Amino acid sequence: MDPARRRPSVRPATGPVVSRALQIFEAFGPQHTSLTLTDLARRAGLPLSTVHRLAAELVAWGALERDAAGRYNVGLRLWEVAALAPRGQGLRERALPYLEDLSQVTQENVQLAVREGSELVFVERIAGSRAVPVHTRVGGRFALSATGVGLVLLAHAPREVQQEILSTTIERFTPHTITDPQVLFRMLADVRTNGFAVSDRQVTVDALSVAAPIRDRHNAVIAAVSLVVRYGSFSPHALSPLVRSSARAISRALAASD
Amino acid sequence: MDPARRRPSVRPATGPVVSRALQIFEAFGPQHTSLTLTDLARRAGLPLSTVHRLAAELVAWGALERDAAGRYNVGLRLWEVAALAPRGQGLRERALPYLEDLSQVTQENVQLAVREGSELVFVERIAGSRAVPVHTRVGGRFALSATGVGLVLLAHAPREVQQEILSTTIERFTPHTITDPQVLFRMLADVRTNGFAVSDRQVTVDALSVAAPIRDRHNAVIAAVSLVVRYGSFSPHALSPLVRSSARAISRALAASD
DNA sequence: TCGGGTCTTTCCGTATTACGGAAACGGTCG
DNA sequence: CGACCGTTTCCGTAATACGGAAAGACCCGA
Repeated sequence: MDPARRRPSVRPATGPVVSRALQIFEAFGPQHTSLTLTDLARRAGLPLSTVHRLAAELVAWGALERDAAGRYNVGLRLWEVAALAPRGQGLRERALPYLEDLSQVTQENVQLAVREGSELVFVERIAGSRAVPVHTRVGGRFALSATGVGLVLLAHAPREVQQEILSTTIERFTPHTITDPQVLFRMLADVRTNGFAVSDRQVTVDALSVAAPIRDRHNAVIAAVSLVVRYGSFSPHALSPLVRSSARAISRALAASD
Repeated sequence: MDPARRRPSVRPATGPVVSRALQIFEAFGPQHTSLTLTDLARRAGLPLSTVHRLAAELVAWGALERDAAGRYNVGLRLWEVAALAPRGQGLRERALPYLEDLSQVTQENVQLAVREGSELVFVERIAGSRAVPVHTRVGGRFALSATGVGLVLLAHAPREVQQEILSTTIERFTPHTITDPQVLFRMLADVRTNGFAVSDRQVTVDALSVAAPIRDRHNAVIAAVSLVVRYGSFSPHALSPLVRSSARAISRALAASD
């Protein structure tokens, strides 16, 4: 009746509902595990009432949880289904015994990673008792171009991914980081022929890592293991047989377990 | 034009889109980590074309992945965000060192679990080298009424949850499983006063477990740890101080790490 | 106690996005 | 080659999602 009260058509919209719901997941991050509704909306780039509505559905199912203060957290139910991810928990569980052996024998840092697009995701990390501190987090991402595991994964990645990375400016972490695409390209070829990769102080000036590929039953590279040691404590040549044989053991275990 | 060709209104629909997408997640399970589109639809109880459409969106984001054969799997991206779940990976990571100590010292099975509704979810499990085989899976569910961790979680659960479980038929696993609500109710009171729970051959005839509560900074019970040993190898009284002190250490660690 | 600020929840008229049967497509096996 | 089983595409209809605005909660500091 009152034309001024008439709501004016309301309808920018943006895309499929599911994608908006997934944007909500993206709002969470290592530094942001607990968010207010307002933060959630801001970080997801969605209107407040939209997030309010969608988040309520996610909470009802258990994909999100609200704590005593009403803040939103990633829910246990989501964690449960994620535990079924073959490249996540699945891989982690099957590889773990071998990673532990590696850790026991060397007392150094052990890492397990897979490629996701043009980055890597750490699937497991065992911190050696008296090892160089490494700042990796399980579930965390990192560039493919610098670490041992990254070089292995990149060396066996599809052409497009290599191209993409070689044609963009390569991030530098230390003076030793290789940033020349030419040099990196040749290094990838070496990784393929040698069956292992060495990252010599490319991430931090005091660490060196040696990594080897893990393959599935069709011989495709699906993951990589590495040992990360203090620079100078071990030579790459001393470590590579160890890492390679562990990688092969894991590959075999994966092929065996259906 | 041709009335016979006119599509007949098509529109049962069922509910919010997001909930349908979440039903797709529910289709996955320990025995079903890799599913065809048809299986996915059948197990989710949704029409094929609906699942096809929604799954495509989930794949695009990375919540699901398709393998070489086109089968659907839980995606790494989902696992990444799930790694931010405070009651999942968050708890697991902080508790792990203490669980490992427990494992090292006893060489027995160690379990960490939280309550989700009227069941428990295992957040971590360390298999002792020469310990009784236990069939628990990280991310797996179990009844609250039988295990050590379950009794602890149930003893400190809200009234409604206790009522619900005590009023339903309690599942029996062995001749020693307590199924009498009266007895169980008294046992829960003991658990609260003693600060630990004992499950004496209630799940399998050869195993006994002793569990203690993990508390948050407000003293609320949020998880439980347990040692699972072969029946007869240890007395509960020998184990309870160990388990309780570990539980307290974990509680303290949680309170400290903001 | 009050006023201002911030965050959360509810409301509701509109139309965009989702729906899903059916038919075409594709691969595999005997 | 034909039958079978799973996947993908199509598209007319309408149910579900949209989101600005206003009302509620809550928390401080004065």
